[in-house]
Amino acid sequence: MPELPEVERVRLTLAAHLLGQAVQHVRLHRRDIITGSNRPAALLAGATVHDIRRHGKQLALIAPDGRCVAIHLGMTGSLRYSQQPPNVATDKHIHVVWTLAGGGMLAFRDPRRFGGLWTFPSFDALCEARWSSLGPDALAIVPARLYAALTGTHRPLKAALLDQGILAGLGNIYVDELLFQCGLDPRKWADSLALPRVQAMVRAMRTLLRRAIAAGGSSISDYTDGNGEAGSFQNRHQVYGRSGKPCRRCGKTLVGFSLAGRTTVRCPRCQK
DNA sequence: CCTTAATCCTGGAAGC
DNA sequence: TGCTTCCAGGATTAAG
Repeated sequence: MPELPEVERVRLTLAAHLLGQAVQHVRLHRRDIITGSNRPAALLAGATVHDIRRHGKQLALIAPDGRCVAIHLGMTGSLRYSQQPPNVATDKHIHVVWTLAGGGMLAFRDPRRFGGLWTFPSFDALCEARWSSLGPDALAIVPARLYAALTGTHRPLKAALLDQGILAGLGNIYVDELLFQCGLDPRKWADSLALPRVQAMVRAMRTLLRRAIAAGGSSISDYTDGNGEAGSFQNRHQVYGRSGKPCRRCGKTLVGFSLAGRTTVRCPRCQK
C-alpha cells in the first residue's frame, strides 16, 4: 500500500530513467483507468518528461508545455521502468505502457484498480482539480499549520491524520507507526493536543518518513519501486501488523482493534 | 459537525 | 485437495 515514502521512492527511481526522455508512444489497455482525455497526446505521447512531482501519495508526470498526468497508486498500483517490454499478454493488470524514445518502457499496473490516472492540459489545472483539496505534504507541513488543523476538528487523532485534506501522505501504516513514536493513543481527540506535542509530532513524522524513504519504503504485500525493487522498512515496523506480539520497547502485548474503519495496532503501555 | 457502512477490486489466507 | 468465505484498504459517497 503505497504511502508517502513508497511514492517518493517511485518518484526518485523513475526520475533517474525518465527525466529528459521523449515519449514515443503510449499503449492504453484499459480506458476506464483514466479520467480526462485518454488521447495519446494527453498521456504525454510526443512530449518529453520534464518533471516528476509528488504531493502526498500522488505523482505527476509533467511535459515542458504543462501537459501532465496525475497518478494515484491506490492500494496495489505500481509504476515500473524496464528495458524489456512488459508481457501484456500474460499480465492482464498492466493498464498503460509508455515507450520512450531511448527504448525504455514504463508500465502502470494495478490489479485492484483503486488507483488511476488523470490527465490535464496544465499543471495549474491539475492543482486546481486535485491537489488543492489536499492538505500540506507530510514532509513540508509546519507545526502551526498542523496544530490549527487538528484543533479545528473533533475526531480521534488517527482519523484526522488519515484525512488527506488535513495532511497529505500518511496512510494506515505510517499513522500507526507515528503515533507509537509519539507515545500517543490513536483514540485521543485530535483537538486535545497542545502545540508542543504537535511540534514534537511533526519532528517525529519527518524522521519516520525520511528513515522509511532511506530504507526503500515498506513492502507489505507487493509494493516495489520504479525498478521493481522491494523496500525493507517493514522489518522495522514497531506496531503495524504486529498485533498480539510483544512491544519492542516495553514488551507488553500489542493490541489490535478497529478505528476509523481501519485496522489499528497500539501498545497499551507506551501510548497514552 | 461527526460517525459508520457500502462501494469499487483482486489475491491470498483461512476454514470446512 | 478444492471449494467457499472473508479480509485487506484509499478515497468517495450515502445514510444516520
